[in-house]
Amino acid sequence: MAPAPFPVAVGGANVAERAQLPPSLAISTVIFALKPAPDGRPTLWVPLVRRVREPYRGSWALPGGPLTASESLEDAARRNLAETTGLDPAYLEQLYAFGGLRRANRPDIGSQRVVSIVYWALVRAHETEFGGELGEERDNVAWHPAEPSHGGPAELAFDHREIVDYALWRLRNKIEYAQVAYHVLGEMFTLAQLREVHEAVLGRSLDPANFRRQLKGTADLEATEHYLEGGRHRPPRLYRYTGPRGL
Amino acid sequence: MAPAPFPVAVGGANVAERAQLPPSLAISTVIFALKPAPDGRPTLWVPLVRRVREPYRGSWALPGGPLTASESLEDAARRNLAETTGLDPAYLEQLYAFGGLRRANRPDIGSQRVVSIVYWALVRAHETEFGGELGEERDNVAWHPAEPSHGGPAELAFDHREIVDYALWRLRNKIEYAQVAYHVLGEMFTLAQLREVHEAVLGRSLDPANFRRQLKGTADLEATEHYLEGGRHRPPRLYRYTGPRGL
DNA sequence: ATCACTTAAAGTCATTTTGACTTTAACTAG
DNA sequence: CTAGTTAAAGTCAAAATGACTTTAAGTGAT
Repeated sequence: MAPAPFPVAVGGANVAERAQLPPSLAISTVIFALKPAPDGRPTLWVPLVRRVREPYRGSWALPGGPLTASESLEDAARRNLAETTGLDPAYLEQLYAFGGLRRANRPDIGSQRVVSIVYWALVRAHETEFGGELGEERDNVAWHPAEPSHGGPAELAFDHREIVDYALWRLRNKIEYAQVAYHVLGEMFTLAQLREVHEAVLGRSLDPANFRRQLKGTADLEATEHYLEGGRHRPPRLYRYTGPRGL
Repeated sequence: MAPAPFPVAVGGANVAERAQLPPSLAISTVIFALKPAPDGRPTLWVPLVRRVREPYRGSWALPGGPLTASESLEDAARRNLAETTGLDPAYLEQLYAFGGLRRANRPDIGSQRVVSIVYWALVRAHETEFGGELGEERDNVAWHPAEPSHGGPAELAFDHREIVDYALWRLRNKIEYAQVAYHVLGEMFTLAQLREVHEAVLGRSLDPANFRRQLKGTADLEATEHYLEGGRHRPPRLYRYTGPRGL
C-alpha cells in the first residue's frame, strides 16, 4: 500500500474505522531565508505550498509529506522538501513533534491521527530558488514573510501558523548560543553580513563595534586573509566559521 | 488490531513484509530525580525497566510504550510511564524524536521501523516511589544513576544510553535559562534547596551568596512569609516560583 | 542563661563584561 | 586630491560577576 498523502487521512476507511487506525507519521519543514521585507529591511521568509485538496484547499501550508520505511527522519524531511519546493538546505535540524488531538481533527475527515515531526533550517540567499522540476505545481509554491507583522499570511492550513511561530521563538532563543546563524551564510562572510543575520533574527539593530568585540571572544570564528572588495569603502575582512556543524 | 508492543516489531509479518510496514510510533520517557549517589553527593537518577523479551532481554531500558489513537503525545507519555513504573511527574516536556534507521534494526527482528518520541521530566523526591499496582513486575523497575561516572549502567537497551546522554546535555543547557529546576522542588523551597538542584544538574558547587544575588534579579521568584524551622541553625526563608509552567 | 556551633542573609571589593560612543584606517567616486 | 563611506580599533562609565567578609538568628550542650 502506498503511504497516505500528507496530511489527509487514509482514503477508503470510514470514520469509525479511521479512529482505530494507528497514528500516521508525516514530516514538515520550516525553512527560513533572509530576504528584504516589503519595507526594504531584511527579514525572515518561509516557503509555503498552496493546498490543492481538502481540507484547507487553497490555504498555504508548510512543505511536507509522509515518512517512508527506508529513510531516516532527516532524509525524509529533505526528500519531501525537494519534492514540494525543489529546495536543498545545507543544514536541517529537528524542531518538534506535533501530535495534539485537534490536529486535522475536522468533521469532514474524521479523527485520523497525524503526528508531524517538524524540521527547520536557515538557508542562504542563493539557496532560495525553487527547483526547476516542479512543472505546473510551480505556481503553488511561494516565499512569504514568516511573521504577519511583516506581511506574512495570518492564517495557514492546519496548525501551521503555530508551528511557524514556535520555530521563530526557538530561533530567537537559539541564536543566543549561536551556530545557527552561520548556516545562513556562505563559506566566508564579513562581520557586517553576520551582524545582518543576527539583526534580522532578533528584530533589532546591534552596535557594530560591540558586535565585533563579542565575536572575538568566541573561538569558533577565524579571520581569513581575504577581503571583500568592490564596495565604495574600506574593504572588510572575510571570516570563516570553525565550530561544530551538526547536532 | 491492538497496537504493537514497544519496541518489538509487529508479530506475524515476515521480514520482507515488515520492511514495507509504515513506521510505528512509540513514546519513551527520561525521568530525572535527585538522589544521593553511592558517594553521598546528590546526583541525577533515572528509572529504568528491565526487558523481559528479545531483543535486549535482561537489559535496562527507558520506560515507554506505544501511542494509541485517542491520546495526545504527552498523555501517551504519562500513561506509559504510569503503566511501567507507577510514576506520575508534575511536569513533562518533549525532548526529541528519534528515528534513525539503525534503531532496533537487528537481524532477529528485521527492519521494522520504530520512531520514538521521547519526553523528559525532573521530579521531586516524594514522587520517586514506584506505583503499588505493579505486582510481579515490581522487581523489573529500579532507579539508576543517570551517568556511568556516578555508578549508572554503561549500556542500555537499543540506543537508550545515547538518549539519556542527550537528555543530560539538554538539561545542563536548559537550566541556564532556568525554569526546569523549579519543577523538582515543591510549592515552597529554600534557596539552599534550589541551589542544591542547580549544583546536581551542573555538577559543580556554586557560591551561596552569589547564587542568592543572581536569583533576586530574576522576577520569577517570590519570597513568602514562611520559614523552614527545625534545623540547628537560623531558619531559612521559603520562596515560591511565580514563572510560567508549561511550554 | 550563656556559649559554641551552624547556616542564613547581607555587604564589600576587585575584576570582567556590557553598552554607548569616538577615533583612526582604508577604500571608491568624482 | 577631496568628499563620502564603512571597517576596525579604542575609550569610558555602568552593570554584572566571582571571591570573600560580616552580621543575624536559630540549635543543642554546658
